[in-house]
Amino acid sequence: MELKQNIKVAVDAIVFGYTDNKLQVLLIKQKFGELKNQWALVGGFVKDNETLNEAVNRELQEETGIKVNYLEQLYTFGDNITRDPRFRVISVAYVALVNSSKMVLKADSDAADARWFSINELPNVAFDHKEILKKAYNRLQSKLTYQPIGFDLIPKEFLFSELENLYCTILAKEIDRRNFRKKILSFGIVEETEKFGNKTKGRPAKLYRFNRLKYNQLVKEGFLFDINFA
Amino acid sequence: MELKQNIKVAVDAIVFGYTDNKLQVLLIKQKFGELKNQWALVGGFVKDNETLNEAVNRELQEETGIKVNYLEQLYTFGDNITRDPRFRVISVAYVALVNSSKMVLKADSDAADARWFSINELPNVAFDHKEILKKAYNRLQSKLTYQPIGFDLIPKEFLFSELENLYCTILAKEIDRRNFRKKILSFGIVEETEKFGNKTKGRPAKLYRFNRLKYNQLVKEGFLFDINFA
DNA sequence: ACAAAAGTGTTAATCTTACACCCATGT
DNA sequence: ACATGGGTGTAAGATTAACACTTTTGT
Repeated sequence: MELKQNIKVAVDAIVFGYTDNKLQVLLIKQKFGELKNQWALVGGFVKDNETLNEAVNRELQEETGIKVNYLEQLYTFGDNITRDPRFRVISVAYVALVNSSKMVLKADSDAADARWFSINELPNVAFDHKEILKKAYNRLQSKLTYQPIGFDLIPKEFLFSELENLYCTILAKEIDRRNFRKKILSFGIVEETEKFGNKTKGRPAKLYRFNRLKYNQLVKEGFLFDINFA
Repeated sequence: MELKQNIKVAVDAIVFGYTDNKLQVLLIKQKFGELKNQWALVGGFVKDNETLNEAVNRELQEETGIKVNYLEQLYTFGDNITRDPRFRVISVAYVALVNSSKMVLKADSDAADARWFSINELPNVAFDHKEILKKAYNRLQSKLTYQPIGFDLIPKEFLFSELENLYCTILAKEIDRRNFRKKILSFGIVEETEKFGNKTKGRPAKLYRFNRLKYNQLVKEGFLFDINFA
């Protein structure tokens, strides 16, 4: 079979972080090409001999140098034939979660600049990246309720209030503090440590830890993580 | 930017049907090439000037002539570089649902043969299609519980017992008949018709209809479809 | 009259929601 | 002593789960 096909394959990553009680997205400023100086998602073309996964990880490494806690394929954008003005490109988009609190972004790299933007204060972005971002945010919101991915956005040891805030912020709703704690603890996958967070105000708060092993074990026994409040 | 990339983009469709209380999958027998006579998913290469969606619909038309009720992108398979022995291909897979009960498959077409297979009695399939089928089945199972897609697998007017059986079969569990009916009816999206099904045995059963308009309206008001039994 | 599938209600148990006061620390 | 955020329990309401007999038809 002779096959003349001229479609290029790219990957893009929507990298979410969580800092100062805000959901953040990592964008880079294009260094080259027609779209120079526009903000865009981390991404690039897939090499002939690398998997899609390898491609995203490579781009993440090259453009930002960050280490992600979670990576999941989101969707493949290929219904807008002219989404890239240069030639036909389909993009396989991935959602990545990182603990951004202490993350240092590489200053020098393939990208001219890399910055965190609050999800509510996004700049104009290149291509169809606005649409991709929207889809990614929706996915994050829904997945948060049935998979323990919130833990991938905060430090290994965290305050209950941080976790609670994360849920309130990302799901954009109020959650009763007592009910939230009760439910999370009832799962038995979050455990108290001996340490305390260094708050400046109020009663010192214990640090907690997500026990992923326990979670995986419970999942095998049929456990379903589910956080959903009115 | 010079871009030498030699990756081909294909689409594949996992077409589900439901007949005789069994979940079925449509496979075609390859007519050409190295993989001649192997069973495989409906699919093919994307043309330069068609969207991914158009590509799947075209392939469905060309290879089977069926009309689908539901089509949804599933996942893009591109982590196995040698999934196609000929050259590097990434495949964007779609799940399609059809009402197969009265469907006539085209005999002549691009495919040598097209047949329904029960999900539990699948033949060997080409490429990584076994993996794709598994993922599709998982998606179908989970989506069935939170989207009203079961209706896309049965006739417009159906018996409650058919719907119930569909859920039991696809989710592979027993569901209490009374509780099931109660819950579905409580949503107010399924309505009784005046007609009766033509059963040969037992008390005649009323036909019901899914009111999609009502459903869409309720969704706007925040309604969440959810069927989940112990 | 009997076989076969349709249709139907109630109760106990569980889960969810709503809600307010005391505690431990720093200033 | 006060301001700040942390920590905790209970009761009412809603939802889910379990369960069996009657109805309508064809044979």
